[in-house]
Amino acid sequence: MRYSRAFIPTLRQLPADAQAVSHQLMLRAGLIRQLAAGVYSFLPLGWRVMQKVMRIIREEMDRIGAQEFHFPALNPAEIWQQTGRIQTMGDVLFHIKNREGLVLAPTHEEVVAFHARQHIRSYRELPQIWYQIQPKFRNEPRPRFGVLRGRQFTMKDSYSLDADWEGLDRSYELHAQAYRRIFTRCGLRFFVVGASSGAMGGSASQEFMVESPAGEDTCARCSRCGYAANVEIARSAVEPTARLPESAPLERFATPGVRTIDDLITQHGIPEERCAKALVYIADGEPVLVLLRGNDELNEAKLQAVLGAAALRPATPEELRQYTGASAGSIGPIGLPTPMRIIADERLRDANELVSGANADGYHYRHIDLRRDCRIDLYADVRTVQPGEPCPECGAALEVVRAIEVGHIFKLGTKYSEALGARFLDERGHERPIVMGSYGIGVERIIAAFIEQNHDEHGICWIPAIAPYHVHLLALGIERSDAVRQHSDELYSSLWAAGVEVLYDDREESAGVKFNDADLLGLPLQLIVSARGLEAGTVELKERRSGRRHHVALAEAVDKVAELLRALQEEPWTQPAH
RNA sequence: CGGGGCGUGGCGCAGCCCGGUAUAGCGCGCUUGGUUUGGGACCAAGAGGUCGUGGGUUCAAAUCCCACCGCCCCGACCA
Repeated sequence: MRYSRAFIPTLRQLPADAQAVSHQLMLRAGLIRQLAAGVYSFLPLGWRVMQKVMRIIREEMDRIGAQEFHFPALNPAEIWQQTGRIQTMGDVLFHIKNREGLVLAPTHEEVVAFHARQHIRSYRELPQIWYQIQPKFRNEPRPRFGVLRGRQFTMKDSYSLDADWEGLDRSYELHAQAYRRIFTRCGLRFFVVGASSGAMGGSASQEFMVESPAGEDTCARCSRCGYAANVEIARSAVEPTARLPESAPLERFATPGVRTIDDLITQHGIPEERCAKALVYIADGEPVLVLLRGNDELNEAKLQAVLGAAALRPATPEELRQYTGASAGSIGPIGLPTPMRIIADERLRDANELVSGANADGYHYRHIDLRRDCRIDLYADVRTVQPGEPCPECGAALEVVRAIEVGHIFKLGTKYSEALGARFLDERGHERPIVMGSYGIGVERIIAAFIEQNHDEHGICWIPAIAPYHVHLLALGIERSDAVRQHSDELYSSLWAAGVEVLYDDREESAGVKFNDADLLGLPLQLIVSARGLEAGTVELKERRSGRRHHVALAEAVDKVAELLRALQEEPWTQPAH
């Protein structure tokens, strides 16, 4: 491509609305432009990157025997009603207004189960892996960080259909391997975490994470043994609350003005580990009391999973008063006027000598014995892991990092096949639901995550595998040197002939402008042709990432480019961290 | 959804609080001419704006008021 004819609108200034580095650079390098909140157009350069990433995905999916489909984004609402997700997805699902009964698909489990029901009859037709790369629509309440969280985005989604759980395990493992290869080939340093299945349902799931400050997920990770988990499910080996040998009689006492656990600690000298913090949540319309130790932080995702609730939210101040008779700060498990389920964090199991609210403003109870004084319906791990807590596997200190979720694999089970009637006959002639898995990759997120990890103050640093072009050919002073023009033109042709993708800066621009644009776009190699070099019979090769420069004879330039590209693709940092 | 901020040539901003400068400025970019030429050149002359939209107040609105639209940020854990 000749730069003089290319549509590559680079920006010198930082776009005001871009927060994340990847977002800024994608705008500045002319990869994308915003059309609306969370909706982006890919410009030619950005689309070339998308296509390269999608090609890698296709190759690796095909390698595990997956078959590519193309499912419609427009879906009949009926199949979404059959699985109940028209409710559980709520506002995230786009509904078509002027044609009742159509929605825009945010994912395709329903469609896959629909077609499986149409045609899969026998165990002999299983297993199957179906995939597609296609736009997804999600009415995100808050799109963010450019292409990292959009309302329309491109997803590689695949679905495995198996006759039994052992088959699902195999399909799942095939995907895990394919995903490792995909992200590795895309140059990402990633790690894999155990994750919550959330609204998808199912038994197990893992996320592929790229550490980045722009990430919206938080993960706990052990650097010693490799334990890693999304905080939504992460555990730690914090010490439990010790049960003291004696429980003194329950006693109500006045605590005027106490609003927080810290108030209890500072004003009444209660040790933090003897405080039981009570929260009220509304789970599918029913109030639930949650007890946590001291200043432990509730993890709503864990609580939701434990309750099996479709909807979970904190109670409003009005509901607090209605259900407990008190306001925040004076709530506790003793003497609740409204009967409700009480979930206590595992850390409080069978604890005694606790202090908690008395469900009357300005009063607390002390000497609470959870065995003696109240009925705990369930002990469960519902707290949020904090940095520095001991790893549940090996006891080393956990780190907690922000990360971008680039892929997620789920063992779904039979939720969708049962809802849509996707059944088959097994070897004995019994009808059984197909066992499904579902597996997603956010294509744009791969690109944004890559840029987050591979940039410097001048711009992006691509690797050959996903760079929009391999080589940036800079003809310096092309407008006043016939030699520069002629040799640059020849290099341009011979590089393409050698299978090298070249962006040829043939513009009549100053050297500085060309250098800066080249660094911003970040193609892995820059080939610099100048009158000065040609006098000595050489051209210059610059590796974008390292800044290494090579002066090579004009006649050897094409071979040297090919050699350097091979080396750049194989540098060790393209291997995953774990 | 709650809170905050912003909307002024292509981009980044000033002007608004406290209405009135007869042609709404600045930097970058763009056009033309000249000079320059290996890290975002210089000089000169130009082009380009319904001041988000609608309504209102006023002799007079980019500026004040109301509504709407759009975009960005924080939040939607700590009782």
